[in-house]
Amino acid sequence: MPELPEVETVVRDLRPMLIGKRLAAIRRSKHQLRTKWSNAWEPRLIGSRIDAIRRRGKWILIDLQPQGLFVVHLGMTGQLTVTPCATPLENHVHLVCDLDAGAEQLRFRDIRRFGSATYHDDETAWNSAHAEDLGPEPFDLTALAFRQSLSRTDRCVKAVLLDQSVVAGVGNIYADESLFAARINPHRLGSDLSSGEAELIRRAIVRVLTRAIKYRGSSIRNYVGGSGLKGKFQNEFSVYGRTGEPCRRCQTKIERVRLAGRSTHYCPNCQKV
DNA sequence: ACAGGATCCTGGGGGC
DNA sequence: TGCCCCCAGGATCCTG
Repeated sequence: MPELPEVETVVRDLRPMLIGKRLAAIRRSKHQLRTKWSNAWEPRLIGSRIDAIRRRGKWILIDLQPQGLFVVHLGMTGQLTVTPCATPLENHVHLVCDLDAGAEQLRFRDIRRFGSATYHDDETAWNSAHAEDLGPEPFDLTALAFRQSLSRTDRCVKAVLLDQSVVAGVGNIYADESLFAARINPHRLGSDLSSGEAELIRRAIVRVLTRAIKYRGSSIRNYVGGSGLKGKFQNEFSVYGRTGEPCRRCQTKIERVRLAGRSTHYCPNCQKV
């Protein structure tokens, strides 16, 4: 579910509620998340103080004092919120951290359990736990690097945008929305795009993501921000989820195809092959 | 080496 | 109402 704008919204929401708080106690559901929980983490986590909370791609990084990194990925249906302890526990809550000096707790709810929560001694340890390196943030991606990533692959451009090692944080919604904004057909092969077209796409990604963050992300099913509030960008979609509806630019019906294993939405007139 | 498909889960919606 | 099938914002492992 959550792509860069949603994760960024969660992080911004949580920051004022979490910074300086101490993790007092941790409780877990009987289910494992995508990554197996280690009991050895608990003495590290309990008693530590939250120093900072930041986003890297779709990952949420919580820096701890005196040391350590608590890393959360929301997967498809993850919700990371600060909630009053008095609020009854929702179903599918897999992790609860009591926060001292307050009547609130950090809750991780994840219906499909594709998300993960892990502890690492430092950022280096977290980095090395990943097989593939995360690519640059979209806002730091240079025209040259992006052009090269496209030119040396035979995958379609939609697949390239979903590749987290090319650019971190873009998912299915914002890949489709960015390609529409750039007026590039998602079937086009990376190696077939000109540098001018690559630059149109890169700028469209930055523009679309920036706008989506302003709207607090997109809530289609399960996504909520760090305080439980939904996003509003789903009302602004040009193509995602608009199959059969008229293109906002030319009235042509939006089409849906399957690309790179994901449903892909585009306007066949605005985004010609 | 690389591209594509299957897989991990639960729940909602449509068709019958 | 119920059942069955398909679909869903992601990452990773396996195969050809």
